[in-house]
Amino acid sequence: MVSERGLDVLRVIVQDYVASREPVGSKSIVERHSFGVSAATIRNDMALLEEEELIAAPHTSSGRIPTDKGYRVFVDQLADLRPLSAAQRTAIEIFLGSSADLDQVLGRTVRLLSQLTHQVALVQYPSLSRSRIRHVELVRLASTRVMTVLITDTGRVEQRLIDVSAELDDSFLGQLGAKLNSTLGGVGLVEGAEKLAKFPEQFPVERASEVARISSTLIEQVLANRQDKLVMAGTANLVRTEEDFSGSVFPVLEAIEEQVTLLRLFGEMHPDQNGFSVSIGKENASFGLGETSVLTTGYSASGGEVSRLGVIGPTRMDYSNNIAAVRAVARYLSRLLGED
Amino acid sequence: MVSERGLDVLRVIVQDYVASREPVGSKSIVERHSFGVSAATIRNDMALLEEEELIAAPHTSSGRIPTDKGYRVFVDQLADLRPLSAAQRTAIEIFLGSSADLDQVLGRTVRLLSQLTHQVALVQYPSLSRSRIRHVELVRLASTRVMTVLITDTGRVEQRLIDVSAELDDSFLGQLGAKLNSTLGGVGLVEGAEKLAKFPEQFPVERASEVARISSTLIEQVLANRQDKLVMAGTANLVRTEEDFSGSVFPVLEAIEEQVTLLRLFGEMHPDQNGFSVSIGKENASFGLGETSVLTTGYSASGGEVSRLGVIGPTRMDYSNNIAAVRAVARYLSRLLGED
DNA sequence: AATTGGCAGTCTGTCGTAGCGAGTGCCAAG
DNA sequence: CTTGGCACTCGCTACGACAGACTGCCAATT
Repeated sequence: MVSERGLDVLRVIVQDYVASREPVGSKSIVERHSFGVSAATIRNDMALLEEEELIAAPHTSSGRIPTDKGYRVFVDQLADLRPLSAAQRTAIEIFLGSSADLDQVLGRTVRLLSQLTHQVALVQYPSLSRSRIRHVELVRLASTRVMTVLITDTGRVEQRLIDVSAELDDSFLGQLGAKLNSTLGGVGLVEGAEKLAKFPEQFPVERASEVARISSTLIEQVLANRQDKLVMAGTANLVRTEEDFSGSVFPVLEAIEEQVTLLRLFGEMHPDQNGFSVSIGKENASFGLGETSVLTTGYSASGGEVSRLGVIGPTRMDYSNNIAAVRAVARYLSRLLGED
Repeated sequence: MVSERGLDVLRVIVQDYVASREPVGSKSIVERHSFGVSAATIRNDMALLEEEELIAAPHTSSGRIPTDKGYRVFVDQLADLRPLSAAQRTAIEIFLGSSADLDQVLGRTVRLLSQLTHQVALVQYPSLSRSRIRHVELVRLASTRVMTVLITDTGRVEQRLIDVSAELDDSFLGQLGAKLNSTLGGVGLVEGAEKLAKFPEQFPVERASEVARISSTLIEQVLANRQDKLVMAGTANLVRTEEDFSGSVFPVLEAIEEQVTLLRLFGEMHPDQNGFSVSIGKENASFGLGETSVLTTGYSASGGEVSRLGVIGPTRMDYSNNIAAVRAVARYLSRLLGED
């Protein structure tokens, strides 16, 4: 069994290795930390830790580095979540302070998070499942091309381009738009979709196909519970930490650029009771991200919808700081998007 | 003066160097290409090219590589713009074929472009300067938080969050919204801004401050000639071509992630009569991109507005292929966004 | 005047070897 | 349970030598 001191040793191994990127040996531990015992004693503890697969030696005779399992124990039991520094807090205030476009707010948020953590930051767009339809607009772009815009009371705006077979004149579109709005205004999304399905019946048969085309697009827009968009920032940080990856960073970056992958990853996270989740190393292997750790937490936009934000970086990262930053930014973003 | 054959030599040097990333020597030139002369003759030509600073030797006794100036001459005079392969053409059709959200169209476009060129691809959002106001919507998100949505007839949707000091009830917002729409519908952007400026006067004095807040936000939205957003894809390609950069790719990636930089860069391009522009190496030095080349061209969304798209990558890139791809994608996107 | 073959000189990249330093594992003693 | 000592293993670096590639120049040739 690993002793109390053994866990302390694990902690300093994680901390020192994260700081220096060098395997840490028994001697440097007793030098840098006051354990009050000799290097040989630490060596015995390290032997136990190695048996438990919490640390490993990259080469027969070198210092030890934490394994994925070691990081896991560190995160679950040993990391002291020191709060953010005053400077970091004011950075959050300043960066997210002023009001703006939703796109802008999320854009700033993700850049801020990447700067606070020096990792790749991700923010998922708020979902709109529980919101209500506010307004529908049909915009004719060309003779047979129409854009539909859907606005919900949670502030989500969704637009889509469609081609209609026949030409549509503005006056007909205007009528259709007015009718759509009177039918759908204030209606919930699911109910709205039902009403849309019956919509074409109300029109003369020669118009039915165009109306059907438009309403089916709107149904898509309404039902597409679009948590499927996310913004990213700080991919440069991945290059900075290149040495932490055994091969090239290339496949890692490729996986991260594939939004579908990330959304699946977000979906398969197992948040604790605070909505926070940490996924370490091989736990992400199926996503091609076996050498990275992912820290995410939920945030709530107005309406109580929960989306996620977080960071992704090499397993060798500063968990204490990054967890604190992710939490703080999520808290602030929730407040800003008016969860009230 | 550089002879005719000298320019041919320059061409094969560029081509071979781009293909192999290795300095190319006189011997390998006569081996791989049928010049009908001996290596010594090629050497004489190379000496001239070196005098003109079109090529340079990385080390005293190694083959030559093209200089920025050499690439410039190559692009301007020597590159044969072979059209895209059939496979590439069908890729464009398939990828951009189906109709969708503007965000989605641009997202796909940028990913497509990055796949065709194996470089970082950029697409600037269409501007809305010449368009007309289609619809304005005010959405109350919380008691004192309002979102304004502006829709133009070119299909651009712009949203913004604002805090108003006093509480606003829905009925008042509804009135205000109706009035805004009747005043602004169909009006051009500049004119719209003028009308908005006079708007607060029409309301009772106790409402004036909130109305002023809202209308000034709308003015911002209307006038912000927002070509200031762009999407990017394929940053992983930068890592793949890491060896082409003298130092780390890190600063390059950092510069590319800074959208402001790129927008300035786009702004300072000098397009030829076809709207195309190539900027090579040191020509971009002021943006921190002195080791990259930028290929861009304009594309037009409905309404004749011109925005830009292009790729950015190491100076050692396949100009012929990439120029063709950028052109083809721009042409296709213009068609798709209904420039008609 | 342009081209060619030959030759000396220069530089890079690689390979093998040796030596250094860090660190472990084990053991016997405290 | 802890400690100091000791032999052993490995990775890293420096060094030197060598092979390979290429240029630059010159004198001869067409």
